[in-house]
Amino acid sequence: MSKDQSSFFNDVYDVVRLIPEGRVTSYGAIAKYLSIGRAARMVGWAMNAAHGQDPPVPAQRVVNRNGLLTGKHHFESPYTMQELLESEGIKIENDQIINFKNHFWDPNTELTL
DNA sequence: AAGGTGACAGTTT
DNA sequence: TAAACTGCCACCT
Repeated sequence: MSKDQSSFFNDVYDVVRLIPEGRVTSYGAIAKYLSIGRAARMVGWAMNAAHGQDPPVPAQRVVNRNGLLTGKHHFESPYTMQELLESEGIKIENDQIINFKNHFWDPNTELTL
């Protein structure tokens, strides 16, 4: 990944960076916001390249629809994601966000419409 | 150029 | 009820 100016990746990063601190969202919500419909997989794929991005992308705030930290393994350390979220006031147990729905932040609802 | 991949989601068996 | 399958779309080899 050298010169990925792909609007898609950049767009995903932009949305993720808009996630307020202490909030989390799902891949599907981002996908829908990007008009890619159910291609939530692509969001995850985009996050795969989110490492080393500047400004940094709070990928820890992006989890699957179950509130499960599926991508924790992609961080520097499997515990990094959880620690970051806990640092923002989000409680996590067994890699799952507690009261996920309460912390859920939907770009379609919070940003647009 | 074609096929395979991927940090998901929704539907059906 | 839980488990399995398919659909999704862009990126990579």
